Amino acid sequence: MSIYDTLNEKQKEAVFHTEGPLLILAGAGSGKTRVLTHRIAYLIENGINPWNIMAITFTNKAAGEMRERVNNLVEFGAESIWVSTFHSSCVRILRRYIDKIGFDNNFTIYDTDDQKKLIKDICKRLNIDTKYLKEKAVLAEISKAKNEMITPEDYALENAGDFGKKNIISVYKEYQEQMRKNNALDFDDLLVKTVELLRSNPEVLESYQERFKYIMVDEYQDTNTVQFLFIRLLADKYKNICVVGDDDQSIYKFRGANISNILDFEKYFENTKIIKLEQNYRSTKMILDAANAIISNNTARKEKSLWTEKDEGYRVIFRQIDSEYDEAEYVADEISQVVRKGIYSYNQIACLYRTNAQSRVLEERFIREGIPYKVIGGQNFYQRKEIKDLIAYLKTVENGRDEVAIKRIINVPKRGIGDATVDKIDTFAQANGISFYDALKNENAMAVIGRSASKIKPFVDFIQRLKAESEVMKISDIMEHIINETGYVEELKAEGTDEAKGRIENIGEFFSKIVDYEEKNENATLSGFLEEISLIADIDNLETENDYVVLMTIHSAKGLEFNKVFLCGMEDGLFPSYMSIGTDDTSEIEEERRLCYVAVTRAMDSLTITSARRRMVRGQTQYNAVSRFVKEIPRFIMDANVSAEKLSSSEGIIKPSANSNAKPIFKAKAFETRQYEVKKQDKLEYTVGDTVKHIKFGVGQVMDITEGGRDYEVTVDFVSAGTKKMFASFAKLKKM
DNA sequence: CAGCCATATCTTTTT
DNA sequence: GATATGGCTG
Repeated sequence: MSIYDTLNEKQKEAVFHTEGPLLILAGAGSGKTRVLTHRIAYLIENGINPWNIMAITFTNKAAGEMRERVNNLVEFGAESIWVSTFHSSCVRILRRYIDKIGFDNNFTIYDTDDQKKLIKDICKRLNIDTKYLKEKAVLAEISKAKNEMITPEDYALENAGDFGKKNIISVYKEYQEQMRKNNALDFDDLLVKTVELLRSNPEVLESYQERFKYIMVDEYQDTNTVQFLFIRLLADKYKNICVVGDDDQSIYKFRGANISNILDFEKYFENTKIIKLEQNYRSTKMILDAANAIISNNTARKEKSLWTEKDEGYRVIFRQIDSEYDEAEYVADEISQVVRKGIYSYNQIACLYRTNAQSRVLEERFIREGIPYKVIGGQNFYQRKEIKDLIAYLKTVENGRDEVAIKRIINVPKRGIGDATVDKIDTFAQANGISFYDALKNENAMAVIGRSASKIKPFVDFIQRLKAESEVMKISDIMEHIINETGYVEELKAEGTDEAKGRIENIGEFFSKIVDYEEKNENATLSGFLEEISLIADIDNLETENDYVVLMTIHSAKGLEFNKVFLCGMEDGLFPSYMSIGTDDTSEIEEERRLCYVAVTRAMDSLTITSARRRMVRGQTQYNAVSRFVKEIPRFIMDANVSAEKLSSSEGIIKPSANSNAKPIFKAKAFETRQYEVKKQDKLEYTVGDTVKHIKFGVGQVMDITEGGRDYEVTVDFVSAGTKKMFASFAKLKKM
């Protein structure tokens, strides 16, 4: 008996195919993590040095789990496998070699917030009105370019004729220059600079090619162009690259994920072996059927058919409820009930939704009913104001060139150094070609500033002192020093509000995280700590052994599974998002549908879908129709509180009263899906009284046929399954 | 320069 | 509804 006996034939094939390029098309719940871990174990068993194995996962959590699972399979060596995310891998490489391309190895990492601040500064300097050109839009454009490995120069050339992009061209150029000056990298840069480094330094590239003789990439469908270039460079020498993905679960196009990475894999890597994993081990038949029905509406996909040996299970429950508050109440009641009955424990249940904003109402209800829960995502702990302020101090100590960090804290807490002064220093620094921090130390600069110069001196002295201390002191001691000297917590205490109290608590938590880091790492460094917290994802903190219900977006739920899943807010306009409905571009709606597919396939044995007739969005009441995705689920595998007619037409929606100023955001036309025309057969091949055969329920007699909204509804009395009502187009009844 | 009030914009998803 | 920004005043 070997550890591989539990694998199915296809899985074994994937595990034993160790040499050369391998593409595993793994459907949802088909055991791809099992394949990856067993494959690693197999490699090690066959004499491959764990040191030579690299596995790239989507989150740090997945990386940790993979290491643990490999650890359970092999005797030793699991700890020396390189398992991490793309971003962490790149940071590790860059920390070592980035000086070769003109950065300091102690570079800092900018999050979106920092990026925005920098962009704003640049626009101000370039006299670009951010009213007309939003920072967010610029940022998105720059990110898009970087994901495609387009430099500012290339970008300028490509868009030379486009007047509308003139400003973006100059901001992008200036942005990159400023990042270099600040010795900072953003998330995209981590990838871009690594590829740049590997391309321009053959000896570095070769050392990594030799190191990573066997490479595995999980969630491959969500890689973007730079990420692909990165792994292609690494795999170029030995070509032992194994990627696992599912085009139906590609949900990160908005972040630059390039689906052609999976569709064209074979073109880049000659002699690619392709293995499809189509047996699902996770979900019941009903849930799988629902998922398959939904995803089959997409046109751009590789055809595959997931199947399961599991039981039929329960039908998918659908409830349309009046408002989001009632929805929350329903979900909370259901949870309380199943837990009370002992059917599930809290940690077997998840609530998934499209947007982070939806968590609030659920949370309020859960608190009322005493349901333990944890929200994943939304605002990250490290993005909170007070935490970012303290991090900015640490960043300033670590990398004096980080302008965004210094500007953030120069007047926090208030030191009498206002915007005007900052501007003057900025101008001086620009004119004299020195950094902002150096300008602060420059006497000539202080002469220009006049009055508030006296305020700057103590600040600079303070930072200098901290810098000196950082050479010898622990991070926690420095932090303590910062908090005491700035009076940050004192100030909050004086405020006395609940909000301030919350902030103080957060600071306390931040402090314990520092201590925690110091305890876990023997050679704890400030830069190491900063790096860790900048790459941490909220999902990494999910501890499955704790007994709480998890609330998160579907994006965050990728790769996870739960016994019972609540899919909330299934309304047209919310999910699919109104952003994807308005456009002619069907690829947007198809991405939403894939997202829905991901959501449904998270459920192992119970799935409940809810939608609200009325919902507050941005302070306005919206009246939305049931999500089109719900309508794509065959009626006979659904247990709905809404009739077929109402589901398939707009009848289920409350019309806003005449004196209400709230308007439905969609015109009636939006509900009348075109599928109505396409799907409804002109004529059925059977009629009342005929004997028909159904694929699941067997033989029966047609009792009744009624014209539903978009389809015929057929009532059949089955010999063994009893009387069932179903849609003709889904039922696929055959006349006997 | 800081504090206060009015307003605008936001929400799709994240490493 | 909540938060960030901008303008105004002391």
